[in-house]
Parts: sequence; structure tokens; C-alpha cells
Amino acid sequence: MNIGDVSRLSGLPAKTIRYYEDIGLIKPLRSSNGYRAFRDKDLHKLNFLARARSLGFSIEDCRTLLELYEDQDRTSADVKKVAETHLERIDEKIRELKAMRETLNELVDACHGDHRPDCPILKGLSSPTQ
Amino acid sequence: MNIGDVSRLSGLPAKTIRYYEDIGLIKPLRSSNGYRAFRDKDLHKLNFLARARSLGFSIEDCRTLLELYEDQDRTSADVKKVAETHLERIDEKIRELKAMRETLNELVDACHGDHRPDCPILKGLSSPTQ
DNA sequence: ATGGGGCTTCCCGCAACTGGAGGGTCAAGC
DNA sequence: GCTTGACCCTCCAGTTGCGGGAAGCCCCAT
Repeated sequence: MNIGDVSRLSGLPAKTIRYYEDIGLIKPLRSSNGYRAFRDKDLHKLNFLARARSLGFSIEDCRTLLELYEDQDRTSADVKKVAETHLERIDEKIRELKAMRETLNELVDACHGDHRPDCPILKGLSSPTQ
Repeated sequence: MNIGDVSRLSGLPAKTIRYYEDIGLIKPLRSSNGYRAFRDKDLHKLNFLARARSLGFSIEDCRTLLELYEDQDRTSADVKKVAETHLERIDEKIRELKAMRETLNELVDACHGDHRPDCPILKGLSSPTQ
């Protein structure tokens, strides 16, 4: 398979796939013409990466998960730990965003949004949030 | 005021303040020794920026908001529009994160997390999410 | 005068790609 | 055999919003 094929099959842009090779996540073979030659194994890994990335795992997490994926002697505890740590990061991010959302929403609600210059949003931004 | 002073007062790192000058968000004067000389006006802007950034506004949004802040002829509708657009981006982000959280949580819950290699998390990542 | 801050500029690096330039390869159609 | 277009290759620069660190002034206290 050429890069275009695995790109279509995995849904990942060819650029991304080349990047993943650059940073050592996948190691496709090469044809005599210099084209990357992907095996089923490479495609599986790309699908794995696409799904892990879509769940928000960092590239480094993905590297770890791929290693565990390929290690027959892994323990599920190791995998779970990575996932739980990531879950906590997600929760933290959600909390942050909700806090932003709340403050911002109050400001937006207080703003008339008419032709006049008077604006509680700008006022809120220019005076301390207590 | 020197950069250290406004850094302490605004809570922004000196590096960040220099960066904001680089990209034209603030325009402090210069003392004869080459040091940046910040006026109250600059400090106000830095505080404004710190608060806008903490609400998740992008630098470009901040630039727009600062312009509106300084424009006596603005309309509050213009400000509100920027804020509402940002609010929608936040909501979208929260939705994404919650979807991730849900999927990830299911996988984590299904995983024993013991010494055995069998792991639903890796299985989930290696087979299509239907 | 010497030591320790503080300030300056400049350049590199981060994450995770994306875009584009400049060029080789391959298969089909004429 | 030649061209055309769709692929593919590498390499370099840019994105966002800074942070780290080098190399070198400046200023004040001892």
C-alpha cells in the first residue's frame, strides 16, 4: 500500500502519516522507487493512532500505548494507568472551560449588545475579577 | 515603571510582556537607558490582556477587544459578538471533551487493571469505534 | 571595584501538525 | 514516444503563545 491508500483507509492526512514516521511511531518499508510501502501492521498502527489521538491522547501517550499494544507481556494495569491519567487531564480541562464559560456568560448576559458604547464585557475585563 | 514592576502588578511574566510588545498589543515608551518605560495606560492594557487571556480569548481576539476598549465610538453589539463567538467555541470544546471523556471512561471502567495483559482499552483502540 | 540584580536583544524549542516549493514516478491516452 | 495528471518524495517555513537560555549592558550597594 502507498501512503495515499493508508491515508484513505485510516482517515489520517498523508502529511500526518509522514510525520508519524519521522518521529518513529511507525516504520513502513520502502519500495525500490522510494515510495513508502505500508503493511497491514502499519495500517493497524495508524488506525490505533487515529483513535487514540481522537480521544485526546498526546503523541507521547500514543507512543506508550503503542508500545504496550505490541508488548505481549504488558499488564492491563499499566494501560489503565495511562488512560486514567489522561482522563484526569480531560476532567481538569473541562473544569477550566466551564469556569471560563460561566464568567464569560455572565458578562455576555449583562451586555445589551446595542449601538451604544457602554459595555459590561469591557468593564469586566478592565477591572479585577473578584 | 520597568518591566519587572508591571510584571508583578499584572501577574504576567516579563517574557510575555515583551512578546505582547513584539506583536503590537502594547507600545511602552523607552527610557534613555533603553529600558521599557510603562505608563499607567500600559499597565491597564496588560491587566486587560491578562483577564481576557484567562477567559481563553485568543491573542487576535484580545487585539480586537483592546481596539474596541480604546474606541470611544464602539458599539456594545460589536463587543458582544466577539464574546459570543468565543463562548460558542468554548461550548464546542466542552462538548468535544465530554465526548472523549465518556468514551474513555467506558474503556477505563471495562479494564480490570491487573497483572494480566488482556485489556479492553487496547482492544477499543485497535478496533473501530462504532 | 565588585557583586548581584535587573534589563536588553536574539535565537532556539515546544506540540502536532499544515502548506508549499521543487522535483521524481507511474499509468493512461493519443 | 510523448504528454498529462495523479501520485509520491524531501525539505523548509509557518502556526499559537509563549519559555529557556546566551551574551551583554545598566544600576546600586558594599
